[in-house]
Amino acid sequence: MEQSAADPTEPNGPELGKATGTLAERLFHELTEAILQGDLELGSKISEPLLAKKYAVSRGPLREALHRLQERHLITRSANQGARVAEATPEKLSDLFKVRMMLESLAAREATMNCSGSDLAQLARIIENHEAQILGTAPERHTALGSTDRDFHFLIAQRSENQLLIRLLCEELYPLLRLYRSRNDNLELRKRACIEHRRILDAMIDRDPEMAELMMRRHIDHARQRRVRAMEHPKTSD
Amino acid sequence: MEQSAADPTEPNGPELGKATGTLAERLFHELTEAILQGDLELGSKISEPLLAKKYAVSRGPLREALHRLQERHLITRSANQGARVAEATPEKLSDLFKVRMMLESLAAREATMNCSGSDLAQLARIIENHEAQILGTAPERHTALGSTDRDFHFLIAQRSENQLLIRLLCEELYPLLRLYRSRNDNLELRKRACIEHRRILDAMIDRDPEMAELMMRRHIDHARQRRVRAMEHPKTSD
DNA sequence: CAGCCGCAATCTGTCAACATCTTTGGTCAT
DNA sequence: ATGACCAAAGATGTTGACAGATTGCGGCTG
Repeated sequence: MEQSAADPTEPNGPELGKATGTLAERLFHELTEAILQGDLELGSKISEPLLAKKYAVSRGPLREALHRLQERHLITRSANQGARVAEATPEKLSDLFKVRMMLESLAAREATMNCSGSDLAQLARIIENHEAQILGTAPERHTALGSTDRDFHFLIAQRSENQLLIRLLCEELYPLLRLYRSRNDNLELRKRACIEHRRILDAMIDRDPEMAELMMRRHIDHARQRRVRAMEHPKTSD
Repeated sequence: MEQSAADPTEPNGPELGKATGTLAERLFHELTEAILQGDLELGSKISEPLLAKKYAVSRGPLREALHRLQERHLITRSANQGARVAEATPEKLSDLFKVRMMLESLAAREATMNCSGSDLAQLARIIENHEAQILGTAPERHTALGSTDRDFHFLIAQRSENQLLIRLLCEELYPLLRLYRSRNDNLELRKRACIEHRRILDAMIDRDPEMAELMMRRHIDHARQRRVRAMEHPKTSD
């Protein structure tokens, strides 16, 4: 059962015959992916004629897609001056994590009472997968880098059963986060994340919404501090 | 008719008519206003040719504006099936207030350390204005209906100094709230709101961020319960 | 040689026309 | 009379061309 939601995360269909939908819609998703993937340099100017040629479409649907990207804060537009790809700054990253902390706290609290037994079991599986991945014993093909971490938060957001919250998190904040993809491969920090995930899940298993909210809040606050510090003091540790 | 909450590019600049900018931009704001004002019936289908004629523009800019409205959750679009104005349900209202509660809690906490003395004084003035308005002794011209209540939350959001948070609250959530304009004229409840506003401000004056956050959280949670109940059991109490 | 002005190339914003899809209404067959 | 099928009408999606604005370059002037 694949994710039927309007999730722009298309791993990579062999030939995703997704020729369905409108051109503007497809462009919107492709451009989103292009920006988040880094194919479009952050802060660079966007030339409509160039992009239109690149994607072999006319400027009409392209402009419609750009207007949607504007509302998603992935590009900025000035009248008669064109569009620019959003930029990534430590301040924006900190702002993003603070907002995310509040929204995911809510999601954790709501999900605590909504999760079924099998949901909790799947969350446990995700954590175990993550742990195994850290130890290098995971089936490597199934673990797209950092995807397990994403799966955990993604599933909790879904189980909040708050449509607005789901859209804000899964369609706006999570994509924005990808602008700041980090060298988060530090083993120690990933272990820490697993421990914190486990604490969140324990609270959910106890059906303790307030504890789940608090644990999620602390978890993301820790992540914020680490990520912002890492961005301000880039360690070329690789 | 000044809506200072529309464009982030002009934080507090004097009103320079929306006649500037592109047609698509102007259409976006006019359609937003039309939906929130109730000029476009909720849930009704949107005909592009009709709207284009009504606003005396071609379908190009209109479609660009519609794509932005889609991202703001003010309309829904299906491929080849057109656009419909968003609908208002008690569930959506509850979801909206829960998200708002979390975000404004954050804003209150951040603003507590950012507010200057004059900011706090202005918040106090807003509350006093609100109180006077309830007692019917306010200068009536300055008090657009319910604007004082909005001013309070608006100023706190601004002082969070979190650009993402400001955009989410002032440009997305607050407009969405207007879809559910209520007969909130009940005197008792408005007094209650003033008391809760005062408590929030007191916490901010004490420079106690966590208390301010908690008070804001409770304030909005109370409002949610009242508003959802009012929507489910429409009392024609006026 | 530096700075300003103006022109041209290019881009953004807008429009009207074309193509494709959905819907609706009518006709025909059962 | 009812249901399916077909055709016409309208709406949405897309395109290419036109108009206004911005930018960059080159020449002129102090």
